[in-house]
Amino acid sequence: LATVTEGTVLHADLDSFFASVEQRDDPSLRGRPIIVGGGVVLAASYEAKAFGIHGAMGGRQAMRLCPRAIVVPPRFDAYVEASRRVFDVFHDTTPFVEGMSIDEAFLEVGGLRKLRGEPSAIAAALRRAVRERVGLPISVGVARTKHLAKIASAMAKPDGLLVVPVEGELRFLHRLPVERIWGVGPATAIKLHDARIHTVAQIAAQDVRDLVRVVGPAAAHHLQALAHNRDVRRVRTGVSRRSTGSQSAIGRGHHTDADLDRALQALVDRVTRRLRTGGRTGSTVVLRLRFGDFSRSTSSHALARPTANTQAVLDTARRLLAQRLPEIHDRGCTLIGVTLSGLDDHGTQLMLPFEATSDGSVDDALDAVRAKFGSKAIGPASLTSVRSARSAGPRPRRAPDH
DNA sequence: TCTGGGGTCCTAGGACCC
DNA sequence: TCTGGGGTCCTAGGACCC
Repeated sequence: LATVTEGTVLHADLDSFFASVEQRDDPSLRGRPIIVGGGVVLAASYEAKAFGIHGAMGGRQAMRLCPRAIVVPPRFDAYVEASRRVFDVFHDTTPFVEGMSIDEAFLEVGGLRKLRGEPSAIAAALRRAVRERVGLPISVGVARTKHLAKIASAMAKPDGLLVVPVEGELRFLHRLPVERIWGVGPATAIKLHDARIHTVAQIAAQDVRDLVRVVGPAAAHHLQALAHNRDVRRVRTGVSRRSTGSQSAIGRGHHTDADLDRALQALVDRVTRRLRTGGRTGSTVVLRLRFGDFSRSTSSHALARPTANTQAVLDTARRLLAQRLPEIHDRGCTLIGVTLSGLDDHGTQLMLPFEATSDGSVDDALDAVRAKFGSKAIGPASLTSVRSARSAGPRPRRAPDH
């Protein structure tokens, strides 16, 4: 029996994704410092990063650091298309792919040894395939846990591969500064530093009660588990979204009530359209505001019933906005956003049949679902919930519409 | 040219229920 | 009538991630 020295979790992360797509599509940009974005840096090429430029930095500051940087407006359609092709490569590698964002995913490759070799070999092949088929550099971390794989891919950048061998995990982990931990951002790092905690080893050595006083109970237990290399999170497929929203910056000038209402309408329209496309509904409307001093605030209202209906969401969003109007005019609002949370993913199952047979029986409705999705689309549990939803209270409305 | 747009999870108080 | 414990939902805010 061979000794297992490699974990089976891959974390694959495209390098400077937006900037790499631009350099791929325009050879004159290759080898040069480029910034994708404008007012704010969405992505910087490695040549630009060498000057200290990074994502989310203000455009003005970036140009001070590197006056000869080339600014490229973003082309989101190209990034979505490139991402789709990269995820095709992921899915050709293993069925167990958990997408984390447009440019990043975890892949579970355990059980593929006989078929495709050791995880490190699979990772190397994956990097070659992304380069050959999509033309983009991607870094991959290989480890036994998600946390270590995530850290490894970050340390492998740019365009690299890093394997954390199973027998070297603690040696690798304990040397790292606390900032490397997935979930430690600026605020937590400051709290830890104030408590004279700088390395992962120091978190591991800390009495958990002391750590609770520094960062709070949930973060303390989470950080200490990770510092002791306990990470039971598995690669999961088919995780559904819990909220969906849209926002837009509206500039610093004066905004009339009519301006604000137009912006609100556009946001609600975009969000509810996305919900309907996904066959989902939301149960809470959240209004987001940002003010001139960059402070943020939200107000929310739980709806009587989940919906994806534009008018229902707009009515609620308007009421929330009306309550904030004085503050908006006093403080100067620079961003407005609408989010639907409490997303319900039985939406498709429950609502399609009611649309199909709005006056029919429950059994007619179930037959309509089975005809569309196959005989196993509705099992005994959902049958019960459909029946009780139908018998209790007012009849559910038609499928969400405009 | 001050600072985009899309998400996740946790905390905490109050209302309400058993 | 008083007291206690346990739970969920709603709302607002904060931290973090890409």
